[in-house]
This record gives sequence, structure tokens and C-alpha cells, in this order.
Amino acid sequence: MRKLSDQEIERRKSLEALKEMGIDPYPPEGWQLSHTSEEIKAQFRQGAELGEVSLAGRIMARRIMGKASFVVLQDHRGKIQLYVARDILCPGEDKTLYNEVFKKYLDIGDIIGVRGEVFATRTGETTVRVKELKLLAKSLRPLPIVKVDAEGKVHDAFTDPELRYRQRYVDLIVNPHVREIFIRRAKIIASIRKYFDSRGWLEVETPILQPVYGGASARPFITHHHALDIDLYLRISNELYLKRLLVGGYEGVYEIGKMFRNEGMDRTHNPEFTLLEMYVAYRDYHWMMEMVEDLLEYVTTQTTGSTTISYGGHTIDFKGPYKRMSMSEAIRQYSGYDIRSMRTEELDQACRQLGIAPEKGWTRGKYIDELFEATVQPHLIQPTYITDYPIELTPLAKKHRSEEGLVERFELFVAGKELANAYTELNDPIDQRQRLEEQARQRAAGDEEAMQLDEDFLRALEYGMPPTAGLGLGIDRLTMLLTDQHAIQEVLLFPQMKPERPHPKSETEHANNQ
RNA sequence: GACUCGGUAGCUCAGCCGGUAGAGCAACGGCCUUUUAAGCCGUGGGUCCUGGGUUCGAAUCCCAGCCGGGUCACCA
Repeated sequence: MRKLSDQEIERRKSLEALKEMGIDPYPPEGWQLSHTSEEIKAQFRQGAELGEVSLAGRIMARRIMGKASFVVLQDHRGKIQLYVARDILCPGEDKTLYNEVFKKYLDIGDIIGVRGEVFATRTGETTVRVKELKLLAKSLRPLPIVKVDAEGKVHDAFTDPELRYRQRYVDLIVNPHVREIFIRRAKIIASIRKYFDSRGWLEVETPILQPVYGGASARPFITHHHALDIDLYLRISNELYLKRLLVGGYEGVYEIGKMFRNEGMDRTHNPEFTLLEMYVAYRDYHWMMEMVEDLLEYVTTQTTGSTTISYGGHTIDFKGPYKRMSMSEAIRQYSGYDIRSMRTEELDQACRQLGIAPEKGWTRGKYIDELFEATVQPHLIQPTYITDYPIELTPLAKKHRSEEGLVERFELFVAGKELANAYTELNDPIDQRQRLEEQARQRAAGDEEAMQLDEDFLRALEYGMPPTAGLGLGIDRLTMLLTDQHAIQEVLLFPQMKPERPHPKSETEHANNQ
């Protein structure tokens, strides 16, 4: 058995004592709720006659003063103070409920239901005078105790990232601002759905397990299907499936879902992350830029109340229209290099001067991409569209209608980070085949991240896909921006972690010895 | 992957010029019927991340490993 701490032993003793008194520490029947803590406080402040209220939540603090006590109860909307007085809780002769159950056997962390009237204390705090109290779930582990003083200063904050991410449930209990992040995340996603649905675009689900992975450049996770005896890949992108649906005749489709990329992890990368992908027929990337402006204005207003947000000390305004620059203009403006007239050797030299070490096999497009990342990207704080990318980097976008060697693509940059990526989609099946065959050659030459040739996707395109604008937008990054968080782990409920090493004296070991 | 910082009580941390551990909160016992970082008196609680090494003696010094943070690299 895992060695229990003194506090855990104490709580288990209380649990047994309660059972002996005939109190079920985990009763099945629940508790009728009349209000949330937030509703009680708001309505009482406005002078409402609340009468008796009934609420439930977790004990977060206890201040016992003999025959009366104050309790801080936390529910999903906030905290409220309870006043538990012996003779109000136990009007008769039997004071067991107060003296024994409440004072001795309840702890911080226990979940209780209470009923009583609302009043204001001497100091004016809205408080529930408890007439009825019931244990709903006993907590066997002590919580980290976070205290906030009169000036609002937080003491002993629970901040260790390892503990917070591994035990997110504890983080959510004791850190209200963390709960808020995930409420906002849900609002962001809900508002995107609302916006798309109102335009008649169809939300779809496409396979996560794919026999051929494509639509992006990344190493996949591989798994195995036993009945079929084939390897399957966790999708790195759903792009090729959504395009099949445009071939099928839907004129607007979108999917919000997890993608999986088997690459490094850091504060901006998690192996699984949430991407919005959407495709609309008979549109091009110019239209898409306007749509994204409109969408982001809507989402920011719906979730934050304004188009203006604060991110890492910058004030960022999502009100459109956003600045637009072609990639070559942007590089000229920020670095002085005119890549359009530069030969590959000159690009190589320019990169070396900037401290970038080129690798053999780099295409012209790769050099340009590197130059861009080093010289331009960090400066793009306000939402900015960078347009017209080198063709080599973008096998699924349509060739530029007037510029040789470029494709009709834009990326949206905010706070120096890529937020969205969009194309006028390539719907010429012959061109698409050539470009994917080029990718296949790069794979054969050892580029693990070049795309696989998806014959069924090409077959679909051969039936004819309408001209289409497509968009990918990182939901995690958008959430980071709208919550002023700088690590992806802060906007994922359960970020990927290395497993905890089982302790030598583990619980399972004990089980085996029993 | 490289470098770097960290891992000590349930939590937040101190101790780290080597002499086998401390504080606050939490817990336990007591007092207290409007407190709010409640207060007062008393008490208990530790594989000092793991494994080696140096030493009469290691939380402390050295080596290796594990986990996490940061920076860089890789990576649309």
C-alpha cells in the first residue's frame, strides 16, 4: 500500500467514524440546487428576497469559532461564505451534527450540500446561514491551500507546472483563473460553430485513423488495426478528406478536431492539438481573408466583449481589415533583400549572413521561408496577412493567377505567431498529381515529412472539385491569444506529459502481496 | 537532442561554506456564536527525487539516472 500521509490517515479515520454514525460519505441521491453561489451573491446585492436557498459545493476554508463557524463553499461559478452556527444547525438537544460531524469529521475539500437563508455579516459579506447540511462526498486527500488576503494578494499559490498539469483536477479546484481559461476556450469554439452554422456550412467528422496520411508535412503516429492487419496513421491533417466532400457536392464544410503530429514538444507544440479546417466552394483566398477578418471580429467580441485584446503586453486589435503583404514585399521591407531577383546562391549567402545554417537539399522556397521566419515573422504583432508563397512549400495550393513560381496562399500572423493558413485550393487533378509525385520523390530521397501519394484523393479530384477556398486555423493558438497565455499547456486541459515513474513501493506491488 | 535551473512535510518554501532538518499554511488536541490570510495555547508529521561515490559523517560535495521549467536546436 502506498504510504499514507498523516492527513490522509486522519481523513480515512473520519470516513470510518461517519460510517459508524450511519452517515453515508458517498450518498447516491444528490442534492436539490436552487441557486449557484454567483446567483445568490448577485441577487442578494440587488436586494432580492431570496428566502431559503439550496446549494452545493466544495469546502475550501473553515474558520471555526467554538459554537459557530464560517465556511467558504466553492461551486462551479465561484465561492460563497456559509455561516454554520451550532444552535441553528441543531435546534434540538442533539448537537452531534455540529460538534461531531461538522467540526470533527468534515475537512477542506469535502463536498457538501446546504440549505439556509441569505444574510449580510457585520462586514457586509453575503453569507448563507446554514439550517441543513449534508455530506455529499468525502475527500481523502488534502488540497493545496491557497489563500488570498484583503489586498487580493495570493499566498502559497499552487503554481508548480508539473503538479498542475499532472493533476489538472487539483489545479482547477484551487486556481479559479485556470477554470476561466477553459470556459473561454469553450466559448471560442462555440462562437466559431455559431458563425459557420449561421452561414449554412456543414460541420463534419472525418477519419482520425487514416490508411494514408496527408494534407500536411509532419511525422505521424502509427497504430495497427488487428482485424485488418494493417498499419493506420493518426491524422496529421484532415484536408484531403474535406476536399473529397467538396467533390461530393457540399459547398461549405468545416471540422474542428484533433490532429496528431509526432514531433517535438514545447510551449507551443503538443503532440495532439485542435485545428479548425474549413472549405467553401466558389471562393478564393481573397474572399477567405475577408471571411477570417469577419470571423475573428465575431469570435473576439463574443468571447471577450471587444475586438481588442492584451497579449504579453501588446494590445492587439482583431478589427479588420488586416494589413496584407506579399511574402516578397514583407522580406524586402524587414530585411532589405529583394528575393524576387535573387538566385538561390544569393539566398544561401543571405541566410548565412543572418546566422542561419542552410542544409543541403534546401529548395529556393525553403530558403525564402527561413529568411521570412528570421527577419519578418517576429515583427508581425498586429494581425497581418502574408500572401503568395513559393510553390515548392505548398503542394495543395493553386498556382498564382499572375505570379510565376508562387501559389495563392496566405498565412495570418498575430503576435509573431502563425494563427491561420489558407489557400485557393488546387483543384486541377493533373497539376495536383504532378505536385504530389514531386513530394513522393522527396520522400524517396529521404524526406520523412514529404507527403504520401493518396491515389483515392487524386481519383476524387479527377471527378471535379469546384474552385474552393480553404482555411486551417489553430484553435489552441487562438485560445492562447484570447486568454493571454503563453504556453499551449495552459490552454489544454490535459497536456501531454511523460508518465510518472511508478514508485518502488507502489500500490500495485502491495496488491500483489495481499 | 544541447545547455541551464529546479525536485526538502499534504501545499508554498528556507536550510546547501558537510555534523543526519526548519517556517507559514494545512493536520491533530484545547479555547472561542459575525469570522474572512480569523485569533490564542499545545502537539505530531520527512525514502531531503532515485542509485552509486567521496568522507568518521552527505539534504548539502562528485558521478549517473528519472521528472519538470527555461533557452536554443528540430518541427509549417
